[in-house]
Amino acid sequence: MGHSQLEKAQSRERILDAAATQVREGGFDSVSISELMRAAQLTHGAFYGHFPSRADLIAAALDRALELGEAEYHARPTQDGAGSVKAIVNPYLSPAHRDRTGGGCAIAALAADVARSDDPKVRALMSQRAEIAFKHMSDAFGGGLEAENAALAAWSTMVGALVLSRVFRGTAQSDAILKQARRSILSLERQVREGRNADG
Amino acid sequence: MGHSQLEKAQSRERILDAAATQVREGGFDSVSISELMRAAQLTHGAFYGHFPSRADLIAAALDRALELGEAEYHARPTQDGAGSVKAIVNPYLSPAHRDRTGGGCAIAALAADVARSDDPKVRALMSQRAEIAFKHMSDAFGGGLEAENAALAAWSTMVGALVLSRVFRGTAQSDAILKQARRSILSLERQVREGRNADG
DNA sequence: TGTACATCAGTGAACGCGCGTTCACTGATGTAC
DNA sequence: TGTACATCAGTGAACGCGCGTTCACTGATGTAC
Repeated sequence: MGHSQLEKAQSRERILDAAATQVREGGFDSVSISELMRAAQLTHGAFYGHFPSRADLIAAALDRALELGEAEYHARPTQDGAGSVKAIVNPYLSPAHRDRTGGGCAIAALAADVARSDDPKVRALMSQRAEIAFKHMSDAFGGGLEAENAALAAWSTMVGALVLSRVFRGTAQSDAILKQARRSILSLERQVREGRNADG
Repeated sequence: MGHSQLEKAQSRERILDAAATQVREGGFDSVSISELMRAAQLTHGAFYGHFPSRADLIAAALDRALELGEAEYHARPTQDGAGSVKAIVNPYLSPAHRDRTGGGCAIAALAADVARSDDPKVRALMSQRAEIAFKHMSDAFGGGLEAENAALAAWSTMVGALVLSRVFRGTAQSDAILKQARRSILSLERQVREGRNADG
């Protein structure tokens, strides 16, 4: 075994990435240090060379999962912002995303787990990332107070639809939930745009 | 200890009600048989006189939780259906409901747990109860295809908003999420009504 | 009414198991000379 | 270039603990006569 700082950092990355996937697939309670270390091609004893405790790992894994989900699903920047609500909502509320819980948005996958967590660090991590996600959506809605308001409703719809579609996974209702949620958010966008035009 | 069938049935009810609360507050994994039996004023050994296994208890507790949540939050029947979307949505998306996870809607509290469960019975239980909830909402929207579609979107918004508001619990953003979700659903109702008037 | 027996909900000790965590040790690599 | 030593990421046995589950037993109640 080498002992370069690089190799140790790479081990830590493998642990974190495995944990970020596991946590989204099965929730916080599903993470077992033995299984995790096996997934990272290490033995369980090495864990404490990388993290002080399971609770610290969970917080770090949540942060990594939120980061990965954000990069893939929360923002679709365009030059002028036109059409960008659709550009965020369509991939987010897609069967592909529904079927990729472990690689998908951590807000949808873990909001209930975080809501019931008594670790304030965990709650703060998701709150902060969610605020950034709300901001992306608010920008896609064109900015301003009504865009901020619409972003909160749109995010509620996105999270609820993804979770419900996973409950109904394998049935026609699952696709219908995604479709109607998309439609509802695009209709909300139309209203925000019309409201802005009426005002300006 | 008496051994009347009534007393045994009452014990079972105490176990189930305690489990229905615990499951909504902490998720499936949070249920410990020892703690549960203590809450039901019994010792842990008596558990297997009431349920064949922990998995069976979980399914029964989910069903009970869904039933209790439905009675309290899913339907607000009125004579003519007028205003009943508001009558469902306002209590559902209230700070009181947000702060009562253990006594609230089990769909919102447990959708993520059910989505990741590999017990087909658990998935079927929530799917069936959710369909009933969708039907209540569809009726409140006035019935018909567009009402059914709107009900799916409204339920997505309701579940997502409740879960997100619990993540932000204790902050102003938490109330704002509930408020904007309510507003969005009532706006959706307006559109469904206008669409119907345009058609008829 | 009083005694003997049957029933059975509940008790509590015990089980094997997997968990998170600790720690003495290994052995490959880097450094000193 | 070759040898001796220091470093330290990773190994794997061991720990105490709480879990779900089992089971021989208790003791209050109901029934028979």
